[in-house]
Amino acid sequence: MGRGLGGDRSLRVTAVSQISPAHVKHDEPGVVPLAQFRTIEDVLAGLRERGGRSTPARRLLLLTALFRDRAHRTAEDLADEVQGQAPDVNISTIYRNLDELVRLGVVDRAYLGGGPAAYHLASATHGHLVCEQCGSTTEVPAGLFGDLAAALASGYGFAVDLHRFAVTGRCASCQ
Amino acid sequence: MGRGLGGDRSLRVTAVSQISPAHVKHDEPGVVPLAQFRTIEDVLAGLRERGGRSTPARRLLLLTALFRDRAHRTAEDLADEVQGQAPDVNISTIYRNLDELVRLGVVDRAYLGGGPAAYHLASATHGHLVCEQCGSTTEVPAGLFGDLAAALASGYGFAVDLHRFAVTGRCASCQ
DNA sequence: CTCTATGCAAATCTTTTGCACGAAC
DNA sequence: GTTCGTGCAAAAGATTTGCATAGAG
Repeated sequence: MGRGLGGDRSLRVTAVSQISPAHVKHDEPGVVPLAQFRTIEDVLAGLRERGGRSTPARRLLLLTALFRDRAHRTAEDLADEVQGQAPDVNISTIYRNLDELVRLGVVDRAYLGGGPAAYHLASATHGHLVCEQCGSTTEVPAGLFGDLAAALASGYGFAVDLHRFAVTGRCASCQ
Repeated sequence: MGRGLGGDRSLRVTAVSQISPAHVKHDEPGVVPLAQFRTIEDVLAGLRERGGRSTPARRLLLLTALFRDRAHRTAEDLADEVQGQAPDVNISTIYRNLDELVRLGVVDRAYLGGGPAAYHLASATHGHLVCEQCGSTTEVPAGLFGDLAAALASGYGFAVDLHRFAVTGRCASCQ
């Protein structure tokens, strides 16, 4: 869908990587014990068990882009990074691999509101706050969502998945 | 951006209107006292104060589509409804008006995760739960988010806007 | 050798925009 | 008579898909 060039959209997209370092630390022991994949070899092994194969594009995506840090990146960001080392890796390959990695639980995809999806290594330890004015994204510890998750679980049988959504609102500097 | 025809996407989109009636009621007195616009005339008056005008397309969008019920609809759904009465109202007009109404606080836009945005009358009284498996959407009272909102406000100076995001996870029937 | 992954190009869908014209105030 | 709203067509961005081929096991 053409999330066109809309002014605030571009803003928001750009801002996906503007994660305020202050709260990026993970102080809580995530509710969901994911992160069964600690190393790149783990991931590739997981792929192989599924009948998948270990290709240069995959190694690059994992090594260069995803495992480098915990930043949130769009598919395009990741493509740029990978293409820095292998110029002819196509973005469709990036998308296909990201889908697979999300399915495997290695990577989380978050829809931060209108813009492109943000991908990052699954770490099960934070939620996202997105400012609807300046577009900045802040990571906060998962523990903050514990009560809400419990309430939704008992009241509605709903199991919250912290990684796949963002809390929208207005950040401190924009109020 | 072409959120292509991806299988689960279509699912998700379709499901935007599958709101389980059970929890759609508003039992909590929303935190943010919006809903200053109760009638269509109120809205049109608000528009006029801003130097805006009252056009057939606007009246139809408000009357036929938005004010009919509190369901969540995509821009396309709304266009279809309006076009049922006025076949040549263009979807770009729908988008432009929705933008304006969102700006005015009459309508809320929620990004339910990858698919098209969902619009509904601002009522400041519920949050959204979206199942990542079946795509169903459930409305829950705003009160459930009170503690989280308070924590984010005091801890990060972040003012949560309940209407513009959805909590993702797995619904009762899909666990 | 078989089956998966990739590149490329094209399609898809959602949303935005430019422009000329018609309508509201 | 201005200024705003609209229709139409086209652009744009994000993501997906079909197909032929290269590459992993």
